[in-house]
Amino acid sequence: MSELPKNYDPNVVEMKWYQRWLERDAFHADAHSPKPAFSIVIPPPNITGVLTLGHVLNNTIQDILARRARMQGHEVLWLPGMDHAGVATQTAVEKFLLRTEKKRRQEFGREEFLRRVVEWQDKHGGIIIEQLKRLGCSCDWSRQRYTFDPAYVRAVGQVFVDLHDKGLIYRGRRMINWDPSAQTALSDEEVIPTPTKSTLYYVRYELESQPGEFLEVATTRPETIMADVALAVHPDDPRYQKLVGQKVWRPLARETIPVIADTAIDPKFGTGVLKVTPAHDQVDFEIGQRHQLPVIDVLTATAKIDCPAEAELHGLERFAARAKAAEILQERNLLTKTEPHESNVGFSERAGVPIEPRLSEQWFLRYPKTEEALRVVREHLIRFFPAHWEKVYARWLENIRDWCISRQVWWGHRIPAWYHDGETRAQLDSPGAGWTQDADTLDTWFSSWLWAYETMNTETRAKFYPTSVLVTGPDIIFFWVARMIIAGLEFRPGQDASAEANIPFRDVFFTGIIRDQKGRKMSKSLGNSPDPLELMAKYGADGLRFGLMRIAPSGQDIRFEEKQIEEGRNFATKLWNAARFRQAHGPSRAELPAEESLSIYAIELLSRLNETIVAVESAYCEYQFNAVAQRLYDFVWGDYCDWFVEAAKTEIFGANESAKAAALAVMDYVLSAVLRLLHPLMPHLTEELWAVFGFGDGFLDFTKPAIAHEFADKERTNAARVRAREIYTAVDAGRNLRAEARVPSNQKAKFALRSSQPWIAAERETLARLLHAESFEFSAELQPKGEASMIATALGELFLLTEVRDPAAERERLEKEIAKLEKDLAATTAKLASESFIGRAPATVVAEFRQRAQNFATRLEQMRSARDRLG
RNA sequence: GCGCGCUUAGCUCAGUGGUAGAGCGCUUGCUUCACACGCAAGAAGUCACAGGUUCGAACCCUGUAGCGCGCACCA
Repeated sequence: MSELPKNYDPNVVEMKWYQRWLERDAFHADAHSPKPAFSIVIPPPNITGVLTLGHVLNNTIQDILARRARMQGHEVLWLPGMDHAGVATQTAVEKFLLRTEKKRRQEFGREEFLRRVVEWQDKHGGIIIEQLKRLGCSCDWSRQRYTFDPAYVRAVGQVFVDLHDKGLIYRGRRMINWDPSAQTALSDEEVIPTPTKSTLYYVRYELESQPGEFLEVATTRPETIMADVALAVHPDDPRYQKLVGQKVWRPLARETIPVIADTAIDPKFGTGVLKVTPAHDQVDFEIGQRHQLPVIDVLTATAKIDCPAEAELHGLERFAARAKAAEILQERNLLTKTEPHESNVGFSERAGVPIEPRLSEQWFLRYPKTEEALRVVREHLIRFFPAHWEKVYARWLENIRDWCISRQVWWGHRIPAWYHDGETRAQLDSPGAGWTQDADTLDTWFSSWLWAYETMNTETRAKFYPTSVLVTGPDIIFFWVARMIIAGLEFRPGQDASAEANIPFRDVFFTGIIRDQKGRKMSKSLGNSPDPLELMAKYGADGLRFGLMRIAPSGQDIRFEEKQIEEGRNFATKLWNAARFRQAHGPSRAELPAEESLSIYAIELLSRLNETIVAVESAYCEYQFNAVAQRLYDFVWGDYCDWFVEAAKTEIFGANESAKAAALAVMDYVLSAVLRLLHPLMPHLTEELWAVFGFGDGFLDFTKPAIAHEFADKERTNAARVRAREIYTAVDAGRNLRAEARVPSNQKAKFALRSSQPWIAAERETLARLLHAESFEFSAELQPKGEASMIATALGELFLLTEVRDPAAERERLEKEIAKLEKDLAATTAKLASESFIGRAPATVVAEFRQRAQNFATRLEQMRSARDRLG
């Protein structure tokens, strides 16, 4: 056994063990193993991604689950991989090329640009995989997948073809969300409604039949007036009823347009008159359809005005055009007023620019299996943690709309649709000469939704699908979770046709979202996201993991403070030092000694360990990782280090060899349990200590978990526990006396205990040690000489004997204590006197209160007599 | 507008019917034979507010307010 250095160096230890795990292929999943299966597919990070705290949280949880499952005897597959992330990657590489070569993607051309993206990907991509290894993730790296693996690409294409053949995928000219920056269509989910300050312009439209009379319209978008094809009012609006059917002059690109009536108009908004611009607004488009109105498009793909009829606006960028349009209207005396206005504007999730509703030819998916998808969650074939996400999920599915799946970006899965002479075919390979393939690619999520099973082959699928649990952020519940469920149910990759066999996962754990101290989301642009690698360098991967787990309440967002990671590091050091202390006292054997030779402190410790094991177990079942971490922290730091080890020093430094051996054996037994319990959270440190102590052969991942110890003699155990706790509370009381009497910590004090309980005699030495006492008198008829402060304990009356006493201060202290006891006693007595309580409360509760009253009374009497002795 | 969540010590948060808890911070005392990334003690709370249920409510129910999130609307 090598001696542990005084300072724990996580960096060296963590690298060493990760290397060994890899060398021994410890994370490899065997599809033919007879063990029960446990599987997780990683939420694939973007190929351009670098590790964020969100990833750390997410992947630490997955690693904990994977390692715990291995310990429990499961064959574990944790399948890693990456996502090509269409728009995100294309944008990142475009920026890179613009910076390095000053060229845009259009200047390269499609083929050359894609070659450059691959080049970039091979050089800079996948950094995050190495970072996950640094964190200690136990993924089966031999099975790493990429959404651009050839087989995966083919599978995605095949799914398109199948859904097309089923009539679920169709092509249509419809209103979509257009990102003028990335120049692509987006799905509804990729649009972030953002409250935005704008201006409401009141514009006059002159009536054709009554020159000089106007209809006033409130609009935020005067730059689209040229695309107006009608004005609309509510059919029941008395102000405008007689105008319906008349015509007005459109003030820009002057033409006459009709006034129509439609119930979609809200008479209370603005003037109650809406300008109908079917090409640039979803609602307007629908109104246009209802009234067979034409569509006039005045915006280009880059959101510039395309309207030669208004020369001053033609070619202007949309926001410049808005200001210019207002100016022109002003000049023409058609702008009555403007007022500030706030409304939600849709912003592109990726590019962060306002999206433009746009009429365009795109591919859409009519979602299949929505009913089944609702049912499997409602009936808990798939369980959500926390459960309240079920409602969010259900709401989305119940109001589901067709999914726009085509994207006008180059980096993505090419749509397998072919055109020739007005004919369209959906198939993977070209139907032949003269056929041209659709230029568009598929939404990245159209490939991600197959991730749960297309990452597996026939063998792994037979063993590991459906996966056991998915760990992800709630922000992608629609993007990914819901769609994966639909894909599983539709494509049935399972072993039979049942829903149980085809759902992609059984549990879904939604993590919280990590925020900064001000409650803001971590983001690159805000620069408020700490670098996890720096945190690991400072505090170790285990410290980071543990610190984060301890503050990550399930279902709640997480307010991040570096201090909390520091605590994780401190805890690692604490465990390290506890191990060092044990190591200093000879070789270990983690075998529990005979029950009869256990001290009361050992029995209390082992009982607390049992409770901890049970609590940790049930916390895991509910995915309460913060509770797991907190329970283990409290047990190791409080129960083990603060109380047991300090108490056991009596035996460890004592002359009784068998008592010493028993105490050390208990330490070994508990340390061995603690290492196993902590292993999923802090894999490196525990592996190191496990090896150093020689507690077992092989890696902790494959070691049986700690289980609760069954005491043979329950009565003796309970009695011992009561005694140990009475000692501990008496020590607390005695330390309080010391502090009250201002005895410095480094000074030993004289204590005395008046008690008629003879068993205490055997614990005198430990009591003295814990109280840092130079002497500890004990007898039933003890009468302290001189002045002494006293406190009533369950053991008896505990005295602190000192030379210098301040009787006034002591008296004050006693009075305070007496007052509190009187209050407590009065409250308890009153409660016991209340008939409703005695009649209605359970007998055990009543008994508890009786006992409590008794204790208060006894102590009160003791305190009063102490006060009286003071004079 | 609809839905979900949150409101507990200065800060960050646990606590789901029986006398309010932790870590950090603060105050005090300590380099005591594992650990100053530590040890010991202490101060500090109308558990957002108002009703209700109950012998008993931080906890269950109803409502209110504030904050956050999602969906819908958004001329």
